[in-house]
Amino acid sequence: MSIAVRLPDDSLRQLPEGATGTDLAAGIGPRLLEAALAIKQDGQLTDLKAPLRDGAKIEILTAKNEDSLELIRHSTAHLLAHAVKRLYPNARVGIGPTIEDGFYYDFWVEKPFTPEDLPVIEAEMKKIVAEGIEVVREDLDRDAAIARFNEMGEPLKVEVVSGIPQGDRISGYRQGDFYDLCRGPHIPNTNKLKAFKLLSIAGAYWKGDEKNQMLSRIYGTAFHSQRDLDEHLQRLEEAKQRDHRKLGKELDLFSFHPQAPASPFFHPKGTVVYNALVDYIRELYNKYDYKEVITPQILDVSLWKTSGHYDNYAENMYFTTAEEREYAVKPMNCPGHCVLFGSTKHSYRDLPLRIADFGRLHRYERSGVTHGLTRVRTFCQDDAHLFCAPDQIKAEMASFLDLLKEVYDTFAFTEMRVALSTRPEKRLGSDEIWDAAEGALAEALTEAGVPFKLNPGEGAFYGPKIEFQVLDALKRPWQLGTLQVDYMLPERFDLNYTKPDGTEGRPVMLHRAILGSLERFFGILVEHCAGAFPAWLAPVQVAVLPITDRVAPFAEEVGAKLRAAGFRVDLDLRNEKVNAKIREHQLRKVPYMLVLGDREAEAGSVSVRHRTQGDLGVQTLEAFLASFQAEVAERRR
RNA sequence: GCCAACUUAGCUCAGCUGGUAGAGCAGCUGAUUCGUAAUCAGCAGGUCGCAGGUUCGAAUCCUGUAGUUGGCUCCA
Repeated sequence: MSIAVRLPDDSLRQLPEGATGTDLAAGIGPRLLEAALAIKQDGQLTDLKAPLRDGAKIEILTAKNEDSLELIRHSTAHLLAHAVKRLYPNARVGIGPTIEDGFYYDFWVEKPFTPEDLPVIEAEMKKIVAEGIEVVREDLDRDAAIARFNEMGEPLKVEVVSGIPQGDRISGYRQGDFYDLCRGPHIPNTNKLKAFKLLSIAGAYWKGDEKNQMLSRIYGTAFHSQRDLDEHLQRLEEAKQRDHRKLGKELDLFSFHPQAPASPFFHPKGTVVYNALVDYIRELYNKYDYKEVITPQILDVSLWKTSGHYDNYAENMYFTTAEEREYAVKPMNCPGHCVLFGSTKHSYRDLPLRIADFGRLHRYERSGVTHGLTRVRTFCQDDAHLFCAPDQIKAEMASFLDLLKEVYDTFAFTEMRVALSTRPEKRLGSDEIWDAAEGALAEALTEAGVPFKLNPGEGAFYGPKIEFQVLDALKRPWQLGTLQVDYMLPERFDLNYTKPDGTEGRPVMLHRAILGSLERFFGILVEHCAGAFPAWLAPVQVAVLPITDRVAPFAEEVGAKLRAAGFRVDLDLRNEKVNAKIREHQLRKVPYMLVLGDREAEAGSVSVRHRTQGDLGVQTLEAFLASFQAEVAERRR
């Protein structure tokens, strides 16, 4: 008996029955056999050593295939566990999945691992690779697996297997003296693992539940080649160089102090950027017909009880008391806006009413979760609430999309990912209302030609939401914008508007933000542009650098003219060589430097140097002013 | 909040197994007036996060505490 399988080039190959991927690869050629990592049978990933099915379409995976990278990482996770078990026989293994960019493995150990342990473990892993141990699949039925893991003293594995229905078979893999529960597939031999690195250690709750015990997790990554690994490590290094916390300090943008944990102090330079962001959004609010308001910081608890925050959000709120009356510092603007909306009578002609607010918010965050500017305890959002009639949702969504695209384009966030989260199990409102809301959002996205992903059941209980993600210069995703449909707050605050027929209607509220938190956006932007802000945002836009004291008066004149034209100027009159001045302003990423010597003073011209383009030559001050003015006015990237 | 690590001059960092603090840059002073990424010299600057403890003696060891960092849980 023999079987036939079809290769990707559509050719048929006859093999004896029971033949495996290894046999197939060997039959084709020794180099393929050497490179083969796994096979795909009719699109399904399996071990190289799995028996081939008659008539199946077979693809042999090598390092060239995308899918095989995950395979490598998964097998490296096993390799890690194998090494740990050799070095620390008392360690109990948890789970070891692949993640984006690598893998991790959790261990239950008496004493958590330390960074010094990593090189030792890594060396042991390399030893196991050098030993070239075969990786073989050994399936067991559930009860046998429980017995085996009990015998091995692996309670966590027993727990995992116990979750599998009785009678099912579980798959496992053995490499030498190490056996692990695993769905597979895996590479055929440990010697296929050539490039890996252990990166860090962290505590992690068993099954991600903080009520469970804390395990010691080791993170690592693996690639097909040392070159790919090096490249990845270099990307990590690049990310470190761009870290907004590092750049924030170096560029004198902001700082943090123990007196106000997780709450940024923006320095003059950072404040310039921050305000420029707000000014920009404000300008668009005019264009898109929003009304900006300023609302109180501290409001009576009764308001938060009405809004539902008191019951659902209290652990993130700050409270305060005065004259025996209890207040809360606002964590969100929406209840205040509801107060505003409800304070006067509204006609359908008033809708949509777009209320914007840059109010400062305070949210208590648990101490371990804060991070630089991206997760803070006080921030403000480019927040607005659109009060509209139910049939206006779609149009509002469409207009918001335009606004959003305009903004992201300005900041050179060229890639956007959109997700629509729909009704969850537990929700407010009738199915008809949800149908209409979800439909309106989806339609608006479709009509705008915006592709989106559906997250069924992920919506808020008060309405569906859309989340907008951008990719930064290092291709890292960040969620910035959001639009949430809310039926609950108008209900809770009993908001009404008079419809054309004279009856009262309930408005819908759309919560929306473009940049999200300004603090967070600031941090992301710093990393996105590596601290080199576009000219319109740069804290110092032009540095004026006289070469000698003789031209100081001329430099002051140039500086004054630039300032009069509305620019942020650093007039550098220090007794330093031009080279030193240039170097310093270059390191501070100042977009333009004007080098002024006797020649310029004589001719009334300026010698322009751009931070990336270098020496642009001499021009008249007027010419420079005009072109620079245009660059700033257009908010060129 | 949980696990782990870190905290030395304004910044970046040295300081081996405990013997009482050091560099570069920044700052200040002086000299130099020098055309596209660092001019030279001098001076000054720290109760080694904070509070206890061990010790003849602590930046170094122990305990507690604060902040930060990497994760977990949570989240803009």
